[in-house]
Amino acid sequence: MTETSTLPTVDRAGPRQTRPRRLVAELIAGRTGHFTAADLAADAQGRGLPLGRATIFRTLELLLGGGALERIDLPDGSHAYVECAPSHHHHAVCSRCGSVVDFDDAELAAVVRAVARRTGFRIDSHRLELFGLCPACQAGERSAG
Amino acid sequence: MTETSTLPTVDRAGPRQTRPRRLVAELIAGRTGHFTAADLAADAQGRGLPLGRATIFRTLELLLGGGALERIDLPDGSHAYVECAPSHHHHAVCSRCGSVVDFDDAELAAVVRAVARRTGFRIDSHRLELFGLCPACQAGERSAG
DNA sequence: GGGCTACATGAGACTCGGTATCATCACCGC
DNA sequence: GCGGTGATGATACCGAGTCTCATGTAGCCC
Repeated sequence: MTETSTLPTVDRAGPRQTRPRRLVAELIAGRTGHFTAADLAADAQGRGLPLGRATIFRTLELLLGGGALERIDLPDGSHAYVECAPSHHHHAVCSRCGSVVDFDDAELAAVVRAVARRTGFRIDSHRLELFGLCPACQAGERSAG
Repeated sequence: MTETSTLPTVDRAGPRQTRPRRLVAELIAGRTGHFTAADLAADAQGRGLPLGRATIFRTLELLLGGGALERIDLPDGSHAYVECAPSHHHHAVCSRCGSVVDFDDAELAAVVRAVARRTGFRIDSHRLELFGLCPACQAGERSAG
């Protein structure tokens, strides 16, 4: 390994503030509901922004790691990303417009405990996702027939 | 469309019983815990069985449709398949040995109702997956230190 | 049992989300 | 402003899954 004991400028700060990262953050802020990396790439191309695919994936990973973003699994098995608070919570996803709302899992904890007791499993993590129609899309459905 | 009103031999029965499909069923039966399509392909190749990749995917899809199999999303975002009963239920997945146990969602229904009330969403479907250690792997962890 | 036909197969090309590589660029602490 | 290090992006690559199409075969009818 031959490692020097005095690291010159390593570990001085968090991730760098770069133009591409700001662009990705802007694109995400300009979206509503969930989105994929491909969506962001298309947005960037549509707006003529110079943004590599790899950079988009890396920035998404960074945001995932920081908790500002979460990955959700849609019913069809594909992945999408949503902006959210860094605390532990779950998502309800509108299957029509893609909007997402967070909710906490106070009641869910009881379910998890019950399952753990019944199965003998030691539950370390869990994932709950709800799919349906948001209030706006329900209203649209009613008025549209 | 030019469709003939008398379909000659269509719709006479369910899916055919073929050798490749029996092979896939055998491979699945010979597994414990969750598995991927690639696992089955490797099994088949290892046992010198002639089985196309496309056929494996098609047979998995068939079994998914029939409810004999379910797809789960692992914490790392990858997909796997598990054998299970066709009734609605959820899975607890051992993150060490991959074994899976089913549990029903009697208590979960209350959680879903509460979220629907609070968010205004009309919840049509949901997914809950628990990850942790099965009893056997907990015992192994304790005895191994 | 034989023939027939629609369904199933499998090789391989393709798509798509995501990762690895690597030469070049630019942030930012000094 | 300099310098070093982390970031970028073009591109190749990977793995899961789908599509195509010529060929094979299950299984119904006789």
